[in-house]
Amino acid sequence: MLDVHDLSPLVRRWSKHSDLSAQDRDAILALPFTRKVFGKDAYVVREGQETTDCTILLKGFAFRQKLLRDGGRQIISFHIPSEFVDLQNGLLGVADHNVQSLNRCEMAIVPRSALMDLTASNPEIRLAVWIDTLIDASIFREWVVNVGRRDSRARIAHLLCELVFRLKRSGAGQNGFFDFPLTQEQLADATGLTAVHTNRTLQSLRRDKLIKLNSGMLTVLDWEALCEAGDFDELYLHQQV
Amino acid sequence: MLDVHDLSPLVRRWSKHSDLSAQDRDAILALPFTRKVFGKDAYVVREGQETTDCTILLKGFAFRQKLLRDGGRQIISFHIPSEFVDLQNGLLGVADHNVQSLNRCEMAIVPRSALMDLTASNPEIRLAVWIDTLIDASIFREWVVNVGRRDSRARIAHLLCELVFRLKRSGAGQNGFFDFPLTQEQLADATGLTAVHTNRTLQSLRRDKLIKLNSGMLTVLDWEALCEAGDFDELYLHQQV
DNA sequence: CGTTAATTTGAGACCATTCAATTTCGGTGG
DNA sequence: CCACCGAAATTGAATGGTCTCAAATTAACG
Repeated sequence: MLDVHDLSPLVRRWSKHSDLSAQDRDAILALPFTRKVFGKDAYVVREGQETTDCTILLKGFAFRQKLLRDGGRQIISFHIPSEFVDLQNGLLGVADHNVQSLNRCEMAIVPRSALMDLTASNPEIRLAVWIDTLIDASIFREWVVNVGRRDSRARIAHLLCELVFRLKRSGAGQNGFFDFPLTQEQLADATGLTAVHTNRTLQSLRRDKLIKLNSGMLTVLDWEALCEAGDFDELYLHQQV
Repeated sequence: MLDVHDLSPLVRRWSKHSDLSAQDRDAILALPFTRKVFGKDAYVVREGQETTDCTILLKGFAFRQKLLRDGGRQIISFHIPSEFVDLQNGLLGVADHNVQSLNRCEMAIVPRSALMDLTASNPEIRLAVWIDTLIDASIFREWVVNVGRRDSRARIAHLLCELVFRLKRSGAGQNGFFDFPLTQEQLADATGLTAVHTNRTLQSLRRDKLIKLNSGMLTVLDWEALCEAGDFDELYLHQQV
């Protein structure tokens, strides 16, 4: 696939939940940004760091995480192209979590001031940005539930449901067949399990013919059963059309 | 304590992270609202419900929660007076979680339209509201970490640290002595543990002289040790002065 | 002062972890 | 194109933290 060189993915995504005029779209595309390519596992932002930019993922996968004193790691969210991976940190001024690339990524780095100016003068865009941060928050809430109250099988299934749902919505994949570069260790760190147990849990989902997962490709064999297994209800993603 | 009849708690809180002028304050106090009293365990908003208002907690404690298909409950956040308990739901239009009172509560119910008008015309206030939702999100992220990667002792300790920190900051309590009406079952539902195990964990914290907790009152006996036990770092609360 | 809610205690079962070893996969260089 | 290498995935067995189920005790409240 070709590299991405403008902010059109962002426009496309916001157009789904907000009513942007042609001028709005042009204004977004006119945002100043620096394009930057990250290798695998590179740090985009570090916890504690003062931030002056907001980062948009144009291509590749990324994730947010926090490290514990004892060395443990908790992944807090995954991100797919067209998403702001660092709006929350950017707006608050001091990063409260780490943002890392998962594979080779292309990012657009927008100065916070430029984004703030745009949202100050344009209510429609302001609302779109705000809604983005609110949907982020809703996803975090669901993750608290996932990690707090579901058993390993439901946790993994739920996470897969969420990612597949978002990938589908962004136009990625076809016939339930997706690029899925997450390692089992990353799945484990996102669900609060160990890599070993994640492995066994995935095997059980495969055995029951809910999914196929290998070589970085995920196939959903039985979407309904997967949702059932994961106690998945898409409401929290606020993507109803 | 006397009942609260205006939005001054909100003004007081926002003034801590935002630079509000006298006009800004007056504009906030001029927001139209309905005052409503809730008994213990009353539902303020239900998941799935369409929302037209934003609710501010004036007095008492409240919490957000989600119910699982299997009957389990996960508490997602606790709220103390002056906080928006329902800004996220209110802005998104459809509630993705339940909001419940914990004890007798007084709430101010502000029509979403009034809040949106105010933020549309006043950039300073808009930023204050936005920052509020972003700090909420940061707290959710930390809860994912708490529930996902810490053992029972650290989970409980961390939750206590967060609540004490926020209570202190809002001016409640003195000498590490706080009104603390949460039941062990609620603590359990917030940490992803069972009530039984929460009980044993609290006993261990008491035995080690970190806290005293009974009759709805919490005393912090050793703040540093409690933070240590809970792996607590206040950064995520974004309250640095 | 009775009644219900909340806390506490005990014992056994189980889900997930830990630790270690093995196999497979993906990429690289000869 | 195959040999090699490190990363990722897989397997096994033993341990352990937390849960479950029940019963007993204590606190809260009208």
